[in-house]
Amino acid sequence: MGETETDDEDGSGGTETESEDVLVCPECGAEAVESERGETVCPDCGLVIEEERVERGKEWRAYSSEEEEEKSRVGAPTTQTMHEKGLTTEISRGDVEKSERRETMRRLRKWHERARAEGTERTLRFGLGEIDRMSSALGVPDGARESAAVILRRAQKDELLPGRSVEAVASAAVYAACRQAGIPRSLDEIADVSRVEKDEITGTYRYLSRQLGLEVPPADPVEFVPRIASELDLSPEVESRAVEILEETAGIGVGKSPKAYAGAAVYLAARLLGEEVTQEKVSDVSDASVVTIRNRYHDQAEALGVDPDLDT
DNA sequence: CATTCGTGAAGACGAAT
DNA sequence: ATTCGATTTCACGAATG
Repeated sequence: MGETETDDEDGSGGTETESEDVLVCPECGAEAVESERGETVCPDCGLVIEEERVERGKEWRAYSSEEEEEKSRVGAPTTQTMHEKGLTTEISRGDVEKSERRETMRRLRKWHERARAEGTERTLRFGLGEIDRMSSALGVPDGARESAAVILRRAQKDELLPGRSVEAVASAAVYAACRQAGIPRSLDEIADVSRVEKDEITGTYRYLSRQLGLEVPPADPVEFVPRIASELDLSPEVESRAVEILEETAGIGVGKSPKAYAGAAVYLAARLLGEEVTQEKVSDVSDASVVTIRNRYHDQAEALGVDPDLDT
């Protein structure tokens, strides 16, 4: 509901109707110009007349039918993909009359603005652009893209950028966002579209994930089961049996490759239920080698106390 | 004959100094 | 930034059905 059209039309001593385009500075009367970022500033005194309008762009969409993972989904209400949400600092006019001082004043203001704009905003803008570019190249959904933008913003706010290339941070942010969203897009593909080496991305990613304390839960093997099972044309019984296996052997899976673990469970479940599937096919669809599938599947069989060859 | 199994060397990853 | 421990992967040959 709320059409937030609360216009500031309250003409306090308002002269007459002001045109949409031309605004005059209430202090010095000069006509204001528009800066690069869409603000309207007085060219003489540097007063910001109209700040950048707040755009609440895309709404924040609920992610998926996920469990109570909502707590890690802390997004900002306004879209984070845009730079400069409207918080600016400007040097206001003191009372200076002499044109000499005024000129110094202007220069100072310019320097200040430039320093701020170029120091942080420009890199941020560039990083956001990189995030967008890589995201579309990889087909990353919007939710994860926004998460990446949030991560980049936080990194910049915490002054984590100095000494590090923005591209690396942007790449790491995309990677982290993908992992948080449970998207299989992994390091190699990101390194492909990024301009930095994979080593730097991983290093930056580690650094970020520690400094920012961003939680990347180790992928739950159960997540992979439906995809694997359906891609192998296995029955739903196998699928649910695989999930059972994963739950019962939850202890020994830590530290191992989750995908391989899921694949092994599917394979074991299929074998227990008498459905024919080769290890190689399982390894194909679960992105794990045959031998790893084999190892995990043996682990699970042993942990369950069943012998791999007993058919029901 | 196909599938599965076991092993050792090589690379990759994460943690710690 | 490098070193270390664990894990995964690859490549081979053997065993099993």
